[in-house]
Amino acid sequence: MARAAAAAPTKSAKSGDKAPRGGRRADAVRNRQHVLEVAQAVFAELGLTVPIDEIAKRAGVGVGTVYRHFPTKEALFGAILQHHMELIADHAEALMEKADAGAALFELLHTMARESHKKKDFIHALGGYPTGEVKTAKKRFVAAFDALVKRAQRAKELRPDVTAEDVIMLSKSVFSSGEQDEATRTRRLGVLFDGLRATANAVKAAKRTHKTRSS
Amino acid sequence: MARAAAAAPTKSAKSGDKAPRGGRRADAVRNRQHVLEVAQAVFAELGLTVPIDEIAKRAGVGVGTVYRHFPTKEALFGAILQHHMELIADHAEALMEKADAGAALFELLHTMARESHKKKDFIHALGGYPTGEVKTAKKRFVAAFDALVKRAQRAKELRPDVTAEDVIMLSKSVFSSGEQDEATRTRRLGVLFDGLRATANAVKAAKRTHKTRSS
DNA sequence: CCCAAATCGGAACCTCGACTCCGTTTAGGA
DNA sequence: TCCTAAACGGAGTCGAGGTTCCGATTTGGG
Repeated sequence: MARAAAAAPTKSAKSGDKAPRGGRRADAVRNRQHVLEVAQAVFAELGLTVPIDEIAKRAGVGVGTVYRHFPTKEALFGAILQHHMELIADHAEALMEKADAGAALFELLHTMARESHKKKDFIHALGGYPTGEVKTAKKRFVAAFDALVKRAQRAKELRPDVTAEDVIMLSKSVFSSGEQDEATRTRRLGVLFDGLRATANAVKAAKRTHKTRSS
Repeated sequence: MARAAAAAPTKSAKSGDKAPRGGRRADAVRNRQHVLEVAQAVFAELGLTVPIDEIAKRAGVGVGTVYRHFPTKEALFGAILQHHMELIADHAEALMEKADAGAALFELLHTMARESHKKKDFIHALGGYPTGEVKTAKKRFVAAFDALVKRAQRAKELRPDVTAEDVIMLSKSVFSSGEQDEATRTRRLGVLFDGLRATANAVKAAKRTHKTRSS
């Protein structure tokens, strides 16, 4: 059977609320959601090599159920990825409102570092993953991120010679690096940010090129 | 599957006619070396998920041969890793001779970035891999690297608040990041180096004694 | 040239994990 | 309450890849 029916007022809402429910049975919807949540946690904890059986067991359902909701393991992982991707994309877009261009970009990176610390799948999402659904979400994120980067450069808060991809790639190291405490993460991001800021170095780098003929 | 004879437990020179000569036959030695080289190339090209069969095929030998020389796939990979580890360790140790402490460290990182660009197993070696043989080599490298870092900090060429591990972790992003052209790699390392230099806050200013006068 | 030990080759074996199939259970409308 | 389609569980299928086994082949000393 489906998971415990946790006293949900299913009945009351039976009338006119069939919004996006293509005739799905209530418990099926609930199960799908639950599997998704458990899978996210499990993937984050053991990496995406965990057997589907493990996820099914932890979710308290049979493998068959998992597969009915998600055709393949990759589809399951993709669904999670997509969700995360959308969250950051939202965040990134929201940050375009923020006045301080530099702070906006760095805040986003900080958040991503903190998040991915627990959800290592973020990394995969950033790396290649052109799979349908995810692709769209990723594209949205990339566009937003790119805008943040360009804006920060325009505001002279970020080196003019780096690309959005450079920023992401360089940050990845801080995102991944196993488990690290807040302090370590902050310290590393600090190093990175200093390198990325136009203030301290890019300008000087330019000057340096002047007074010292390129080796 | 009843065996007839043959299964005689290694009688180690039962007939005192065989002179003790390391025991290895010339062709066996040749094969081992060849497998090692091919394996290195294949791992670098396809990653360590390639089937042993593929390596055997490309080396022109049977899987049995591969397994006689290397008990497990991991052992094979480990042998390669160990070799690489030793090479960088050598390089790192040699760089302690170099006068400019900062340049020495950055040169090592540059080399590593260039190398790992083609040999993605480097990354694995840097990440956890406490497997016997490799462990020793890794330890040697870490010690040498650590010395370089400390020396650079003493010379005020590197931020005093970063650890050797920070440096390695941060560099990893440049090491991995798929295939990238020389320019991209250099650009990213540049950002990183600027962040790593003591500069950023204030301690810096005009302390830069140019290096890069090699050869 | 001869022979036994050392090697070799690669089919067979085994484990593991993704995915399928189908009998059983449950939701929920009449 | 009753009935049927929807959903479920989980044993079973299938393929992939690591490792083993053993007859065939080679090497190298006598």
